[in-house]
Amino acid sequence: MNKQQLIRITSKAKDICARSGGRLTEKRQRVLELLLLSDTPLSAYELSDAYGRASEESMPAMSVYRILKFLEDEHLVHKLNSANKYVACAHIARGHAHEIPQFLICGKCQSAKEIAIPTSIVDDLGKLVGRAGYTLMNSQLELQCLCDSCSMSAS
Amino acid sequence: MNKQQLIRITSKAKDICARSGGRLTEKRQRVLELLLLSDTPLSAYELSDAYGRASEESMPAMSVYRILKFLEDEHLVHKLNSANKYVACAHIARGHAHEIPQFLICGKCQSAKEIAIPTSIVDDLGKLVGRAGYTLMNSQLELQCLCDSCSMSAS
DNA sequence: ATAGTAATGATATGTTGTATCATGCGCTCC
DNA sequence: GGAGCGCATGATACAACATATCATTACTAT
Repeated sequence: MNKQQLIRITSKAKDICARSGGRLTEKRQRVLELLLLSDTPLSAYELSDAYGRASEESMPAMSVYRILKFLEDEHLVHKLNSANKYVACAHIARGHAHEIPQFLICGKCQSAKEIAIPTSIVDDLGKLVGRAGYTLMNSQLELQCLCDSCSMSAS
Repeated sequence: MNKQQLIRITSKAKDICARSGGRLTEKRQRVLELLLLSDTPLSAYELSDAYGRASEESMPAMSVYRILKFLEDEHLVHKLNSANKYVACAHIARGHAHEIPQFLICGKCQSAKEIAIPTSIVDDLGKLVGRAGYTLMNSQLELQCLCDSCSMSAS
């Protein structure tokens, strides 16, 4: 992620917030940037630390949680429940379809990749769930994987 | 779950442990029973409380975690990462195939149902993951749903 | 300028989970 | 049957993740 991209994305993010009546304040923007720039998902406390390191000014964990909640509500950030960590949404720049996000998480380097799952698979899942007496509401899948670069490097 | 079933399942569980060199001690068995008898997944601390209520004798949370780890290693219990709670495996009584468990979790009553996902869907997912540059290691899906009885009762 | 609302700070506390060292309990081997 | 061994549990401390609540600051609109 270069500076150019970062500017483009945060500008887009500002639009998204404005459209819903929210405001991407400077602190919120910085938290989002920290996530955009990170190679791996970060916990709220890691974000608090990173914020302090990046800006000579600290942000209490409480504020980080509040900001994360705001960013999640705006669909700019997702929470990985299996790791209690947060990632920037991968689709802010382009239209930003509000699909349910799906993640591939590398068990070795902890990188997380947000992917789209074809409607067909989701439909199949939905039918299966229906036969079991449930209705699918919302399924963020978090698949434990190994990424190719980790799988090539020494085991 | 009636008493008869409970006895049958715990007896089977004992076999499973024995086969792997472990021992289903009385405390371990009681924790497993608490999960088998519960309508909903329970947290470690809820189990600690329930244990105290059920037996005049308390079990520290630390021990609950240790016991849960043992039971998970024996595939007698699964952890729901999205809720940080634990459920008894639904397949102890019958052959107990060590498949990766999948769960439907009702967002209203919190009930969790363990289901089998057809190989075809898993294969499709695996291919998708492969195309994204990852290898699927292990995927316990936790699908957020609404169960039929909740969906029928007042919204 | 002022009142109202949104955002953040500060502090406390709740919940989930791990580390570590001590104690107890059952087993085997002689 | 007692000595030694390993597994199971107890006890205590603390780390990591998260929320509740009330005070303060900053923005916004009239």
